[in-house]
Amino acid sequence: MSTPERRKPYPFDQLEPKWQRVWDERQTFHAPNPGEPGFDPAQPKYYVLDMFPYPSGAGLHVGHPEGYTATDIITRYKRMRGFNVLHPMGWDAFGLPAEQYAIKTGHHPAMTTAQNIANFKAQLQRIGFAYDWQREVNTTDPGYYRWTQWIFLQLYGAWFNPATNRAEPISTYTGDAPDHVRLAYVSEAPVNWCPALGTVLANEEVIDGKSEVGGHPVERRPLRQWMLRITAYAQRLIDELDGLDWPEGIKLLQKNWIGRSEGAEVKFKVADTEEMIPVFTTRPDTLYGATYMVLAPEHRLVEEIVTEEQLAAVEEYREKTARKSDLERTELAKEKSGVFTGAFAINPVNGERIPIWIADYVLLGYGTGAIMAVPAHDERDWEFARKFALPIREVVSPTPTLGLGGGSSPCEAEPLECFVGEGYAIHSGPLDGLPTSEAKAEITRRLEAAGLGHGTINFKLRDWLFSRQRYWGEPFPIVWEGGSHRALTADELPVQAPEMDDFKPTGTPEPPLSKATDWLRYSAAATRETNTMPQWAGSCWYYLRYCDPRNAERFVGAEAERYWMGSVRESRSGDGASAGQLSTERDSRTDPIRGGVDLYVGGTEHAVLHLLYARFWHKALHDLGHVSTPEPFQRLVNQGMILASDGQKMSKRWGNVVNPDDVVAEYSADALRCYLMFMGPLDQAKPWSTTGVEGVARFLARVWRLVMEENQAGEWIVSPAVHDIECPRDIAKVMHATIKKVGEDIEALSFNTAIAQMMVFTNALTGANPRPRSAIRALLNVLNPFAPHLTEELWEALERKYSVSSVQCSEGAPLNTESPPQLAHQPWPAYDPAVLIEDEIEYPVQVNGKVRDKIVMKKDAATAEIEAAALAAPKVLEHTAGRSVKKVVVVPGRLVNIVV
RNA sequence: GCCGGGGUGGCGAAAUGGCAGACGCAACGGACUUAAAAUCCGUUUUCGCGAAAGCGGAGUGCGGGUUCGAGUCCCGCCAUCGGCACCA
Repeated sequence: MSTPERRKPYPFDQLEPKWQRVWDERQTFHAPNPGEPGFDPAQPKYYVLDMFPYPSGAGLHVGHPEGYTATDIITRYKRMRGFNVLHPMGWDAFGLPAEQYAIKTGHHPAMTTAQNIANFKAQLQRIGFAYDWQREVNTTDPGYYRWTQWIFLQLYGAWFNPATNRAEPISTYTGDAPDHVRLAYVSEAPVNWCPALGTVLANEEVIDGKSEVGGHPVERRPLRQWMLRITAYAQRLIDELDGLDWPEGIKLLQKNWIGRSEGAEVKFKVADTEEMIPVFTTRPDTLYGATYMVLAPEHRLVEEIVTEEQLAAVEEYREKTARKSDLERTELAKEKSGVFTGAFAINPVNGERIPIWIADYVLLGYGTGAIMAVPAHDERDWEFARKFALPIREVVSPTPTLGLGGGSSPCEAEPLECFVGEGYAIHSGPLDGLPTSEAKAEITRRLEAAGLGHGTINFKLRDWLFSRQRYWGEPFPIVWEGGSHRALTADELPVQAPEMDDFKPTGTPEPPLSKATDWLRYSAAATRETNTMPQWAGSCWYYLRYCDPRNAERFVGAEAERYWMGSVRESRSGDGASAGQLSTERDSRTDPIRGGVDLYVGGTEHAVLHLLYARFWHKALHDLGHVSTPEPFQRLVNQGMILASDGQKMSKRWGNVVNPDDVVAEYSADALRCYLMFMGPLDQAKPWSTTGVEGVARFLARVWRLVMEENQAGEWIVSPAVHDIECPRDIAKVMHATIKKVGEDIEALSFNTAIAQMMVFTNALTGANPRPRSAIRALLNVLNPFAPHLTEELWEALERKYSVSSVQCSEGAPLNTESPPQLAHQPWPAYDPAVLIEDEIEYPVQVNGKVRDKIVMKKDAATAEIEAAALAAPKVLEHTAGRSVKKVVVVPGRLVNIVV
């Protein structure tokens, strides 16, 4: 379906490519590093980062440019404000889709990846983003991933010293098992194996028992895998969120994912043996109510304690559980299942024999893989106890009075419902009467004294499963010899994967690289590690590489890192008043600025994956002295999702995806940018509307026609209505108000209201004839970050006409000779607060909260004067007639409220 | 079940505790045009009375509260979207 070519309201199809060419040829948005030509050390830095895209075959969709436009506006604005702005873009190009597509088509992933990148880049450039393309990075480039491998070696060569609470070189470790403490280590634990994808996955990549990519079932099986010890940083990853300027919701998401819980480990002796089974509980105060114990089916002690009679049943249950995928295990979550082992444990506080069961509601991976069950005060234990008729003993009362008479005799009657809240201990010997928090502390003290337990903290966070059985990823810089692993040296990097024709998954956990027999052999005795790193590896540090992308000696040069990631405090007085003006609103924040990326914009979907992994790597690098700040991203903003016009998610399935290329072709890149920002608040989900784009396109066309008009020959010339005249007062007022508001709104990321204000200004100018050139210039200045092509073109046209020194410039003249200065290099305009002060103020006058009349008063009228005038207003008299005035509230500069 | 974000016209949305609905879309009316498109100028929360100017009432998911004054603050609900979900 071809829509008939619409007549363009202005020639954006020519001027947009023109300005994109100019920016590229003149490298307008290149940000030099310290020490490089053109670098100005007097200016403060500002680092604005986008989450770099995975260059898929489908190309850009409108969700991408939403966040990118926001950061682009900030970039252009901060430049006009005199900052050295770092605003880079790159490609997160390793990953499953590229490889799967390659397998399907038989083309090498490097080829399709290069094509996709070229396509993405062209699409981004058509929208006119002010990226410094000299800093482009690509995670699949050996010059890049060589340093990803290098960082891995730093992790491999480090351990987390609990005494100093930070990572240190493995050389400071004095124990005898260094391979058990490294930040990168090998583990044989059960992992998430996805047969359909032919790879293992991290916990974060498994959703409801299915792979995040493709939705294939995932099962547990034990495999030898590389792990990263992110759990060592669990506490710091929680604590150090505090100083970050992130949305509270995202912080909470991370905290919940890390899942800290305080409690105690309690040791139970297995009856008639010497075995001790430790359990973790957050409610040690309920120890007297433990009526049975449950082990995870995979728990190693099950085999040792199971009795002859129960052996068959236990074996059967364990096999059944092992066969179950995580998906099935979760689906059956409602119905509890389990088997008695025949063994008993001794409750350390009262010597009671309690039965030991196995059940799959207890997870091997959390705590000790064993629990004490307190059915009266835990929903899950309650359900289980009811199903298998196990005793239920109440030991916490919601009210203090009930507990006192109970003494320490066990309660005979079972409670009618499960109570999980806090209260007062009952039937709990020495704890009786204590409120829950004190009971916890008391029992923990007693257990510690008796050597039967201790207070402890558990985290839900697991170590990061870091290897994948794929071809299209970073190879590990590791070789194996005689069953043990060894790091390659830094000068052996990058380790590149061999060219292979057949890189299909083997269908077994054996990685595809194991088929490259020549490559595999490192030396006569040593062979290479054949796993590759997950896609997240490259994105864990790309923001650091941007600072110094061509450095061949280091992953990032020290000086570049200190400058761009440093903690130079940004001046917050950017409220639009010129520098000389008195600014009373200095930044009064007292919390320390910790440095890093000044603004990071991206989607919420990375709340617990990329953003957690990157923080972990950054902290490790910081501990080891490679980066200067403890956190990578000081300020984070999530853009909301762009929905289809029907309010649904955009998806190929529904055929409701909007392609930015189409919007650019039909309405212009500037219209796309402005519409994306005008739709609503940045962080909110909002539906796409084609008529909405048209409205914004109309606004831009109105701006065009403020400056340009068509002559008889059909050429666009500067409108004769534009004159070098003094601004009339009404125009001056809206001009200064616009400069103020747009500046403030950009700082606050309220782009929608900034655009609304510029529309107001434009509407005011549309009705004006003659039109003051100074007002037009101000409009172009403030609109430039939003609609850079249009404003550059109009600025140039005006400068050509009015600049005294300008030589006659013909159409075909080369761009870089005698061309007027670019708008992009103009400073942000100043506003004059004095113009905004009104001489007279119109006061609404309310009677009992309802507006009844208005009065106009001088701006410095005394309160008594205002009150008198308000009481004398005609409508007010009508509404107060026959009633006595009880009170008059005068809010100077605002309103008057009369209470009768 | 737990945690989080938002519920404001026909629609997207604005509103430091101070005139609810800025700005835009859609709709309607008018100007220009042979005509259409484009453009420009109006009207547009809703109900009642009025020919009209206007007058009066109601109104920010629901129910309470604080306040001279609440979309905004507090308490209790209701739907809705997103995240987590046997984590002991």
